[in-house]
Amino acid sequence: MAEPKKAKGTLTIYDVATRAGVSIASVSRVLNGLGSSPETRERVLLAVRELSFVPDGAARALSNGLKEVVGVVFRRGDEVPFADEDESLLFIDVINRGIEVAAQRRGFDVLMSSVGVHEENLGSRIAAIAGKADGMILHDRILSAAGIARLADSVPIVTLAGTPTASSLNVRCDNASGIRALVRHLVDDHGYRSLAYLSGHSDSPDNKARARAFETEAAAAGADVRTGPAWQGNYSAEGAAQDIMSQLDAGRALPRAIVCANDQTALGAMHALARRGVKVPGEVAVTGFDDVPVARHLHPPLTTVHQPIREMGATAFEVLWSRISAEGGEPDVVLPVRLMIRESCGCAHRPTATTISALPAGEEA
Amino acid sequence: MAEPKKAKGTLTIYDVATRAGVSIASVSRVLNGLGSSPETRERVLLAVRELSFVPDGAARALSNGLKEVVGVVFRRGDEVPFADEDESLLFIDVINRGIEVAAQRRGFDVLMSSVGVHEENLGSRIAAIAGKADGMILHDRILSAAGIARLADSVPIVTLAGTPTASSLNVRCDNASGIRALVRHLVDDHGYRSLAYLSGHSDSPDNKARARAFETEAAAAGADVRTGPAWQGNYSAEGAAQDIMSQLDAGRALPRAIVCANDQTALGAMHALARRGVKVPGEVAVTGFDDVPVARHLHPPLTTVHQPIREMGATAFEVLWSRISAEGGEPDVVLPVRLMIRESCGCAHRPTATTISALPAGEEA
DNA sequence: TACCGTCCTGTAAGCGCTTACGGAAGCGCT
DNA sequence: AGCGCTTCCGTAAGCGCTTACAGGACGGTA
Repeated sequence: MAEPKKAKGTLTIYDVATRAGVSIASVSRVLNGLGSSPETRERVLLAVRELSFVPDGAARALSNGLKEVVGVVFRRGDEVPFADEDESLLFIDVINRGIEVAAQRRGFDVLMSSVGVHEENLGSRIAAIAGKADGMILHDRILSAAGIARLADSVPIVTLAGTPTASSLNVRCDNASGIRALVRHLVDDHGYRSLAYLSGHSDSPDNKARARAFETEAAAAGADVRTGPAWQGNYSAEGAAQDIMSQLDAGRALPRAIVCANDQTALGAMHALARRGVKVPGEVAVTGFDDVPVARHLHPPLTTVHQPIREMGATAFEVLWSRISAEGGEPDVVLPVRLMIRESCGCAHRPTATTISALPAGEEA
Repeated sequence: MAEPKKAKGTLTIYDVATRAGVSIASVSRVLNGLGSSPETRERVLLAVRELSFVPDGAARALSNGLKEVVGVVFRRGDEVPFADEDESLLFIDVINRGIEVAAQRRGFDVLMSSVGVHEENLGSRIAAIAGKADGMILHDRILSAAGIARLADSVPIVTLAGTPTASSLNVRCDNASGIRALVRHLVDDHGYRSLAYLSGHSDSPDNKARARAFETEAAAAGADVRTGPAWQGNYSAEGAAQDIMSQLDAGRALPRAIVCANDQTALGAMHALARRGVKVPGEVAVTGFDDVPVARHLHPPLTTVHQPIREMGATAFEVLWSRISAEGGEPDVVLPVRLMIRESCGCAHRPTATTISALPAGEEA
């Protein structure tokens, strides 16, 4: 009767050592590619293969102080359970994939965790993840500055599209340049005199930066700027559509051009305008921000600002990694954006891209 | 001069114990909600808060044999670097989100890892993940049966849309019922006499099951079935479009209805047909499988088989969890599907859904 | 032959936690 | 007062690895 090694017994390095007739230290050395004679090496590898041994990550991590895991936290779209899912997955997921690919290159794996908008015990959820990781990447609007500060003395933190703090790093794109180029194009090239910024979440740093740049630049260009609560959106197509609808219903005149906080917003705005028979860009021009893949397939194709989404994720990881491995890490990486002139601004069919800023990007994906 | 506790020193349970004036055992007990006097409890929690202590996951895992991490491996679309990304993200990501939500309910986190199509050292990559997790969920076409068997004696495994093995569990949807209902609808309700199945990857168990069910049911219904290499697709819109194009170019007559392996394929087929001026469903009916969100927005809206995508993910986790925590776990969970009759089959505008099978689903998301 | 340097190996300590075990303290009872 | 019971606590072992350290084998040199 072949007796099972140790019943439910998990295979350990001791089993491998016994089978190979060497000490556990030798097994460990072989597994980690440190010095060992070819002879020993062979015997260990054979034993590992025969037993199909997989070293325990927790024990490794405990022993050498590196889990090779990075936690990523992002917001789950609780608000919209099923609708629109096609699009809403996009932006965050592309970033996440960028993170993942970069992490793999360093032998790290990624602990993905989404949180609901009003999660009951956000703090402990995130702390639990932090305990399982060597560092964290936090998407937009996950934790307050205070929350970040608290977490930061447990693990290194990189925020995405946030603001760097004394204890955390940040990666974002060059919102100001993008908006400036856009406004200049609308005012200088097209001669539009009245503009509005249809905003995103008011607590989003990206949105704030875009709004500020918009106001500054539009004022500098001498354009008439429409503002007020009517232009408060929330990054969603839904919200934007409702905004536009209610303004139209109220009989208010629209500006000549609407600069939307992101592509989703632009999409919603264009839908609403189309539904009401307002011609885009003939009567009202509309622009986006992000350049998600669908942007170019809209009718008319959306003029927008291209963000290197995948690279943002990859860069976030690289920055975090350099902090983890060497206490280094650029505190505030700004990635360049590109104005994508298509047709929703009023331009004729003319596929082109203009590079606006070229600050040093952390790494290319 | 305020001396820093221990320089780079990570905070441990000892620091908390010292600060609270209790033993580490008491700290541990409080942290895990075991018996302790209110007095002790308060002091410990206070110390934890003051130090913003986060227990080390690796040490916990090592000590109590549970990492509370599940690994998920899926295929990255290397083939299509940027195109089409909007859609291709969809299916897998929805499943993953289902997994994640279910995992959170049990205090687990998810280690997400994508692999390239021809990854150099797939085995070791996956082994590394296995070492960091309590169990693994593998998407379609990740590992061979042998690979699964080898991995399975390290950690419990659940495959998605695969086949259960002696050592692994599986979650899939009821392909056969879905295809049967579809074929019956096309033949019985519409009276189509010639059908073809535009297949997916030939090594996908889902595809094989669908193909088999299609042939069986179509034969049983006495329909004329077109087969051959011309009908070999690969789940992508691209592939499907090319298939159709080349058949048309070769002057071959199309069947009255094309049953596509998935919605993507149907989408590609419909595009190609439209491009060639073939009317859908007037001349050729087209159906899909999956019911991704865009399906209902196609022109004409796509008749397809609805899979509970999110639930598949959630169920996969639940099955895995019951294996991890109790050696239980249903070996082959089959989730019910629903025929979604829309218009691409030839039906008039008539929004309706028919439940086909109602096998026990693991859990609702 | 004696000695030193190099290379490989095994022994054992320790990573930060959980938990079995036994002791101490408090209670109610005889 | 003495007993047993319960409740809480601290001590220490151990989870599966990595790695500092020291010992052994070997080869080359004086």
